[in-house]
Amino acid sequence: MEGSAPRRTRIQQEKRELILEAALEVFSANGFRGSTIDQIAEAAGMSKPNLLYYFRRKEDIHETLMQRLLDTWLAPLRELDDIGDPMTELRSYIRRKLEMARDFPRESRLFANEILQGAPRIMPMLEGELKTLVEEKAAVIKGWMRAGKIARTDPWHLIFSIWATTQHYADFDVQVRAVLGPDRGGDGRFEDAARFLEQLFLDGLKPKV
Amino acid sequence: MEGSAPRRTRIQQEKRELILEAALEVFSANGFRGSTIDQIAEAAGMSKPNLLYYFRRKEDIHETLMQRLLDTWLAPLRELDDIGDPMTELRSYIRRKLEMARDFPRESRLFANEILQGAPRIMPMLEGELKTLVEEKAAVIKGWMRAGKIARTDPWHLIFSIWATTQHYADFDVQVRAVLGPDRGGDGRFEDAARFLEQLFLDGLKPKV
DNA sequence: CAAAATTTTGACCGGTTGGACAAACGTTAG
DNA sequence: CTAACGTTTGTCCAACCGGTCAAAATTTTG
Repeated sequence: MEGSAPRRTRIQQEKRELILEAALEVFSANGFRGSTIDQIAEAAGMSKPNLLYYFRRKEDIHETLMQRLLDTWLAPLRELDDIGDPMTELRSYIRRKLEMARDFPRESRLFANEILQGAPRIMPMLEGELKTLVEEKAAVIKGWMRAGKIARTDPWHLIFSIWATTQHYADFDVQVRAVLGPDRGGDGRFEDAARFLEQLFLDGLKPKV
Repeated sequence: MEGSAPRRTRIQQEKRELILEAALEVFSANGFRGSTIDQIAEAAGMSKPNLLYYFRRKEDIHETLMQRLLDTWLAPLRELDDIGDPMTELRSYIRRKLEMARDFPRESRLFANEILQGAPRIMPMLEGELKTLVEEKAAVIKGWMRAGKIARTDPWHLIFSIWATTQHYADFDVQVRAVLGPDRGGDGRFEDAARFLEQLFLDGLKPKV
């Protein structure tokens, strides 16, 4: 009975949340090796030994954070459904992904950091759960192509391109803002991006005749 | 006289190259803070004090690497020219960027690491040189739009989308290969990507009537 | 060859980091 | 109140890390 989930007091639940929030901030900005327990502890407003009372090892924090992330991270793709107009479905998938880049940039950067370092801690998940999910959705997209609802292309690379273009606004945010400058790079940049991406994925760049 | 470029012996030139090559390997895989001088020294086949004879500080290696990177990194965009057919120009820019992701993935990851950490060491260059270059090219693209050669959109976000989609194949390579699997993820994946991106940027996804 | 200059090495140092631990402190239930 | 349990803190440690230094080994030059 009650095998996996350890019983927790009220304080433990609260403090663990506090630590995870602080760790997300620190890890996403400095990477795993670039972050110290002291930094996380300070950001969480407690001493290092106190933090280590709630998470025995630095890796445990990162692992917990990563597990939580993955669920919410794939939610938009999971929602991509066969019901409804294909073009509308894709458009709203892009919009959802872009909203995640806007609202959860730290999560995006945490994920990017992990992949950049070769995904040492989540490789099984990529080859298992993620691969399966993408295969499933690629099949749906192929169906749309066969039905003549969208142009024929490679569904896998289509998904990659949506990931790349949307996550770019979280992962490369510093560069985006630097290049756009103070005026163009304000809060409106996400709406500009949404408009551009919609047009790109719909009509491409060829001029209308 | 002879102000900036220090005179170097044959051995110094060779060994410095060796170190930079090793450092590119290590830094791009682990980030700056995640890499140790010992790792780089071992990868370069020498002892740590010996390495420090050629580069006095760890940061010097990273800085030298970064300076070299930036020149080659922006070369494809610099080549984007007003002469020739606009659609062809864009297509070959995309192709060149994708070839760089294929042939220089470590350079791409080094850059991505730097931006992810908030670009602490190259911020001035982003706000200066890069911003100016992009503004210049955005003006060229705007000209094409005014002339009706390509569809009207935001030139800045167009450039971002090209960067994002192409660099994705270097920075997220592990994920790409994991999702595509052994068969689809072989050497042919870059040609598949090239075909897909060409179609995306030309025609988008709307079905042809 | 021999002196001068360059390159390589081993030993060492101070600061940081992840983590252990016992003692002190606070809370809660009988 | 008090015993039991949960929480917090100060102290400490061993490993690691960036970097120094003097001496030894090697290469270059006259």
